[in-house]
Amino acid sequence: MDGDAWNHAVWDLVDCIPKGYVATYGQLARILGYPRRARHVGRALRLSPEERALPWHRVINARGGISHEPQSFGYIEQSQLLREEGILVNDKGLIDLKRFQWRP
DNA sequence: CTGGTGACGTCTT
DNA sequence: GAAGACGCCACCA
Repeated sequence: MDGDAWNHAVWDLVDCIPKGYVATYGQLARILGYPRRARHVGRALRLSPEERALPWHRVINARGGISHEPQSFGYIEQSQLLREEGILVNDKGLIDLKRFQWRP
């Protein structure tokens, strides 16, 4: 699995996350068969082309949180996109995984 | 070649 | 909970 194949595998998988649900970096890495490569999922998202129009905002960390500096552009944008599709994000940027995590 | 760096995760104190 | 240590590995200066 080289870098390019990995990126495309991640992007294809992120496309599968339904509206109104979230998945964690580690969860996606596990599904792809590489359980300890959560960081690489994040890297693939960072490198994803804009025209791919991925629902990247549906990917959060294992604590149910947004993995960006609070008050950063990415943080604001992600929390807003999530709320727009009905996902509750509290004031700390946390989401209840029990309620909103995607279970394929 | 080497060390630092991440849109991360798990275990131990 | 919080904080630290460690694992992981592509990428880059």
